Amino acid sequence: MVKPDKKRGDSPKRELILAGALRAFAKNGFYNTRVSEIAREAGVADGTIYLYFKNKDDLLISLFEEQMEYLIDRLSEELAAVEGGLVERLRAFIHLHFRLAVERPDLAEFITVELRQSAKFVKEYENPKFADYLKMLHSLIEQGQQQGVLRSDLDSRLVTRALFGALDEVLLQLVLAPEAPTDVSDEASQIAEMIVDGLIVRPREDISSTG
Amino acid sequence: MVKPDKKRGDSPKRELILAGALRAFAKNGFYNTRVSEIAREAGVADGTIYLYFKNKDDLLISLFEEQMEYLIDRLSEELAAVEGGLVERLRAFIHLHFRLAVERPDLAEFITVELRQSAKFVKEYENPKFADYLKMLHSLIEQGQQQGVLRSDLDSRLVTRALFGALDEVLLQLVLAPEAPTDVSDEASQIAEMIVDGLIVRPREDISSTG
DNA sequence: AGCGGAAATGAATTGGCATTCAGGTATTAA
DNA sequence: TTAATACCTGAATGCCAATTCATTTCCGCT
Repeated sequence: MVKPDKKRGDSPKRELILAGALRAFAKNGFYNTRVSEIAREAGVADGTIYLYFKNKDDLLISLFEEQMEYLIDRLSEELAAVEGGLVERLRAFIHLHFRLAVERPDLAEFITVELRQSAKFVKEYENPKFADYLKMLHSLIEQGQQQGVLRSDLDSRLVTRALFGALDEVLLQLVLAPEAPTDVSDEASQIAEMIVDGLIVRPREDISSTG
Repeated sequence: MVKPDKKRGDSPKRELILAGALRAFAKNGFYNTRVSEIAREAGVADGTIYLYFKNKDDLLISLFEEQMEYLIDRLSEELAAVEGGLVERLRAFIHLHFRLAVERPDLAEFITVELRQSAKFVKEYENPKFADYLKMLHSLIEQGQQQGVLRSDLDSRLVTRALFGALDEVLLQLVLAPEAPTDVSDEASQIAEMIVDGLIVRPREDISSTG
């Protein structure tokens, strides 16, 4: 019999717990979620959680890593399929980022909210998966600069951070305001426009490459 | 004798407590700060805090509002002194935003970190002061569009959010990474460049207004 | 149908921490 | 000097969950 390694691998119970935690954390955030609430969501007993995770923190970190990994995989997969130059790939990245909010609202909510919360306090834990995510974006920018299609006079790390911040803040709004039935794809296009071409009105209309 | 209204006004003790809370929250965040730790920072007894604030939540909210108010005042004051068109004012806003990180690191840390934490969970409380802050930025964008110096084909609210997100994320980095002795003014200039002119390299060199 | 080990349970334990309050201390008025 | 008032104190209280663990259930095997 193949016993799925209780700690690392994917036993069905473990997955249930992670799924329950995702829902609970998305709804109320880490600090306002009771372990017993996660247990309820997952359909297991409180004690069961401690068979799979060291404690509540460990559960948060495991969940975060698992979800970031999923995200990174999705993103690099879809990005690999994009035809066109670096600017096109950058646009695609932005669109993919927002598509997430539509496809998996829980995940989007968990990531935007929890990343903010833990930004500082789980800082001992280096958050390598999030770093990987940023690296993807950073390498797009850097390649664009090397190929001469993106300006090289701006620091690529700074640009990466700023861009990530812009995407994340807009995503947060999407996620927290279920009221307005926004056209997500349109919003993504606008953000891409803004980032690529800037806000200023140019005097002559010889602006290149707008799509 | 003028007795300073214990609850609303500014008694010296109240100010001590707020200052202590600012330091404590900046260092460890709301959920990881003990009321007794705030009392220690402020040099008062635990119980004293409850003479001035209803509870820990109330303290957080009061502090947040007071600090946002300070920020808004500073910002609109300095912005009023800026000569030049809307683009210049937008640049100035960005520079002011970052100057904060240098002048009052505690405040910057508190705001970036706490705004994120409370993004969702203090949502019952509508956070009017933060809304005011966004309105300042929004009105800059809108005016620029009306005057025809900023593109009108992008939604001004979306642009505002994205811009705020970019600024905030970069500020967070400044605040959380005291290691690198970054030239803050230079970073501000670069972000302004990016936002105003965009990332793309233009074929002809007839790019206008770069400050 | 019964044994053994693994997995799961959830009530009981425990510790941490916000809040309270009975008793101080400073301040002013007479 | 005393009394009244306003302020402050910090140990004691009580609550609220995270975590534990004695017990039960499950399951594959013989």
